[in-house]
Amino acid sequence: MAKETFVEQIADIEQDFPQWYTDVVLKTKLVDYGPVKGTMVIRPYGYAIWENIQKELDKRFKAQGVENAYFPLLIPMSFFTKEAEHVEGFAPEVAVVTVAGGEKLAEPLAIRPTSETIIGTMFSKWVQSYRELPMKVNQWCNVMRWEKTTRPFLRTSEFLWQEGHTVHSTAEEAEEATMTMLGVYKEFAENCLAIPVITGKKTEKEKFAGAVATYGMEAMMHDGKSLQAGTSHYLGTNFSEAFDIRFLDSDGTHKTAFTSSWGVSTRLIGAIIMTHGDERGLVLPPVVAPVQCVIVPIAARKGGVVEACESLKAELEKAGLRVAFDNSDNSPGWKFNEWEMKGVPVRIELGPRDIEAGKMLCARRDTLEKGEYPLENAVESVKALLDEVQKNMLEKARKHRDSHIVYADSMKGILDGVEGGNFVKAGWCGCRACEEKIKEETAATARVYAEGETAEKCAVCGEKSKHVIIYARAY
RNA sequence: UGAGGCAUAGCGCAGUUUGGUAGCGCGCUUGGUUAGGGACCAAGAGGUCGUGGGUUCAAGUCCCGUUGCCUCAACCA
Repeated sequence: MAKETFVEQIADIEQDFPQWYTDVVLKTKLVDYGPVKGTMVIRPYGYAIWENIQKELDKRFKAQGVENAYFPLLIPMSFFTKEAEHVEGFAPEVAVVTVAGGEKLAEPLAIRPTSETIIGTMFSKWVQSYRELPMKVNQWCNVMRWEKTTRPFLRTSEFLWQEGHTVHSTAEEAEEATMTMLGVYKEFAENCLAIPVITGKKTEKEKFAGAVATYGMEAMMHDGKSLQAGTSHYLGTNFSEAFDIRFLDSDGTHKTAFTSSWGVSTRLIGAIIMTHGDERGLVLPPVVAPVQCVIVPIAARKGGVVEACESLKAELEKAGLRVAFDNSDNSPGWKFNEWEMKGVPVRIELGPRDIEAGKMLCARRDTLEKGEYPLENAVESVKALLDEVQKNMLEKARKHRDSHIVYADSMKGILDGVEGGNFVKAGWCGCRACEEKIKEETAATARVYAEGETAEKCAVCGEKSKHVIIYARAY
């Protein structure tokens, strides 16, 4: 029976979490494997989550004066070679088109792994005067990176994302934009996805190829591993020099501009699943859930039940809620499990007994609690319940994370910490050798600098500590 | 690229040791009974056994080749 298989797989949650994850993703019909290795076909239910993420982010981008635009999928290889670090970093994972129209191309075309190079090229044409700055554009698109090992949503060869790119007349302003967008991501992750994140600067080793500084937001999955959920890069003049993005300043001289870029991807959907998912399947935060509330009829053939469900659905939809009415002829128990697996935040059970009493039974997905509410104020009750679920999910995730942050002052301490499923804060002398030694011995990487914290000495070499680093094993 | 494994119905698998009518569970279709936590009965549909060759009266099964996929290692903002 399907359920037994599912539960058996769930039982492996601690040992083999990614397998559990993959099974849930496939069973809930979010995606299928794609025909090309490492790609996925996003089904309507999964794509609806993405659309809601887009909607919420676009609102926030607009508030920052960012406009949406679109740039080509294919980028001449020569564009990549203009920024040395960038090409070196991305070369191993770029897919290249060499033949088109039946003929070998004079210049190979890269399928974009990210668009700094093509957008930089366009910025150089667009930017003339300081009056046009800052310039802020964002594009929603697909990118391709030829990864060796892949997992649905977390690492796929092709994925959907948004990449924002800004141009500024001063370094300070570009740096500020980098930090502002990082803040937008953090607020979005916490308020919309109910995922608490730690933001901070990345080490030289972990930074974006071609950036002056990379800032990331790291989320703790419930096995204690970290997922890089978004990044914001301060690019300084690295790309504007390579692509000749210059402007005429108010003092009449030509100056090189400063740029930033920032992005989040469909990996966020993976973050939601791995942060909130439980042994029954998905748990989706109400703000981005494709279906916020499902109505399950009981004894649907009895007179008046279907009609009552339909009128309740209409009432809730009128109030702007995303509602489903499951009138299939599966048994109620089957429906309960099905919709729970799909992560719908609130389920309403409506049967003859309830209709007679003027009540409805609401079950919330996050705690699985059931409660009776009057049918009369259904909209208010459901809305309040959704808000409550959203808040509780964030709190629950935050508590889990905060109770899994530990300090260490030795290599063994770091190893024990990450093996116990924790984020480990430890002092670092700042040298590359110590950072690499930790990765070698513990399989943990430096996720971000812990801002404003200090330590006595480096956990590896014992020299004076310059920074505190948050170490974790990562997806 | 190194090591190991897998390929049989939509999905998951058995059958290969010892060659002899193509099987099971789930799902699907039809009809009926059910319904407050994955219901039940009955009847059905569905197969070039990854692929090419060989051995044999006879190959899913044995032999040789080949292709694809998976796991680990490596690689990976």
